[in-house]
Amino acid sequence: MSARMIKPIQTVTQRAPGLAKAKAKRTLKWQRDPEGMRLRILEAAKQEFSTHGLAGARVDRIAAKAGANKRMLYYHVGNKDELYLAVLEGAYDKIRSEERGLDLEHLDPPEAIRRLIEFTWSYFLRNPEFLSLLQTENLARAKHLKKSTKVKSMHSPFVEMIRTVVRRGVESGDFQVAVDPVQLYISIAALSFFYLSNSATLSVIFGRDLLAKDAKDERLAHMAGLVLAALTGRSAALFEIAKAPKSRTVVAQTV
Amino acid sequence: MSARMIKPIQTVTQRAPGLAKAKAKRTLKWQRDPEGMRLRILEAAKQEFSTHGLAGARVDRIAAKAGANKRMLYYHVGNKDELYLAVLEGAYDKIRSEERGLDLEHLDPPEAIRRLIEFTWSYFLRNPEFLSLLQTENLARAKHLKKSTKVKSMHSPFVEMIRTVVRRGVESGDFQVAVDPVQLYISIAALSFFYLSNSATLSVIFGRDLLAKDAKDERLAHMAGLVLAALTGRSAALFEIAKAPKSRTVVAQTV
DNA sequence: ACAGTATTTATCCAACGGGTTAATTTCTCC
DNA sequence: GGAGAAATTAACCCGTTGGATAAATACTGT
Repeated sequence: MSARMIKPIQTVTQRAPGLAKAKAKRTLKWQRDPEGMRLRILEAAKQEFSTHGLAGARVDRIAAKAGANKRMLYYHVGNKDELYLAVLEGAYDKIRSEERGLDLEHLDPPEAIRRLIEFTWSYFLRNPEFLSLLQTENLARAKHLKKSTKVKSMHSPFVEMIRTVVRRGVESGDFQVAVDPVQLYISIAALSFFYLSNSATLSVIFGRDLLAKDAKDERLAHMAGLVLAALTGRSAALFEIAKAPKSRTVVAQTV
Repeated sequence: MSARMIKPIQTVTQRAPGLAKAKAKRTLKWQRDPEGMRLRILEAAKQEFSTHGLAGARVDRIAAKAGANKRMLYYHVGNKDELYLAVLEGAYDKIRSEERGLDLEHLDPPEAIRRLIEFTWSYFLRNPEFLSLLQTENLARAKHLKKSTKVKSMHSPFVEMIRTVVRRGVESGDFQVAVDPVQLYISIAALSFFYLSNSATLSVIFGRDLLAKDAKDERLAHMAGLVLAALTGRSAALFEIAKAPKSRTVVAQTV
């Protein structure tokens, strides 16, 4: 998808009808494209791993989906586990990089938190494979992630970002408590993550489609209300907004 | 474990040394025990599925762990998927049954909510396989659960229980908002579930052991503070309680 | 234009894994 | 005490699967 499909020179069989096998010689059977190949493999692997889990993923299927020969996976990335780790690292890289662009520093603390919640929610919605990959990795007790050197480093800046927001909120009087940024982030992620990653079973259990448009809007409002109410101490006002039926537009409103 | 191990009459080879194969005839090779067998199979399957996921689980391993012949799984329960569903149903049955004993009706609304939070947290801590099973089922988009007739029914009473608590809380003035019970329950479950089910990756990422005793205490305090603060609107006071843990750096601090 | 290397394809295979078939053993009831 | 049913064991089947080996083809620099 991202990598332009160079290889498929399906024209191999496209031997002009009539001339038996004369000198149609200069029809390439395939083209080289290492980078593109690698990207296609990783993309295919991401899909496969996220839809089937680690053990359920099939190497052959990944190859097929990538339009590659199975051997290519081992040539360009490594065996199944290494492939999985590569995919996982890519996934973390992507979300953290987007988060970096949030620019929470320049926002009013409550607005910053709200923005973080909305971003997290929408990111998870837009990238369901990310959720699956994490679930799978946790099922494996993070055995792959532990081997990764890259991933460990890229999180402290993010935590500091949140810590600053909380500190500012407390100083300005917007927030009533100096909550631990890690706890706060985990909670924010949890509210979205669990709802989405477990939507299948929850929908069955509670007998309502949690992924319906209205349900999703409702959920976002609920989460924002919950967290902001806790931080600011103004439950009523904040939850009120959640109740607003259609006018989804109103996101925040100072009392 | 639960089923008394009847079968292992390993004495089969215990033929008294000396008498070739005379009439040591009356040494049983095995004993019948259908119910026990079934229980052992389900218990073994629960462990296997929760530690390896659906695709990663090995039927032979389950049989071995249950001290049974592989054939027994098919005889007493069914194929791999049916086995998985049986395990899942048992898991749901167990937690909902414990929840029924919570007796939230007779508690002060805030206390009831706190109790629900504490129960959920401790149940997840005590039954980590439950988390894995749910994760696995969600990875499979609840395809097994959808076939289950039993499970669907046993959840409405629980929702009603929460609904009542919320209503009482609003009427008494303890709670400032009449939050949707399903949303509330999902949030409460989410805060514990995500933290625990993703503790492996989160621990790596944030560089702290989230399962250490102190970390767990801190988490429980944080969750209770968050939810109750949001409902009652008294952030400061509630988060205060979180401060209790002696050593740990001050988690919450009134301004 | 060609030699050397990088990239890709074509096959193969041994172990595995879910499920089955058929024989054995235990138990129950008459 | 034995016949028929229930429970259990033993052995096998066969498609799948991760990975490997070897040959072919495309490029690159000289």
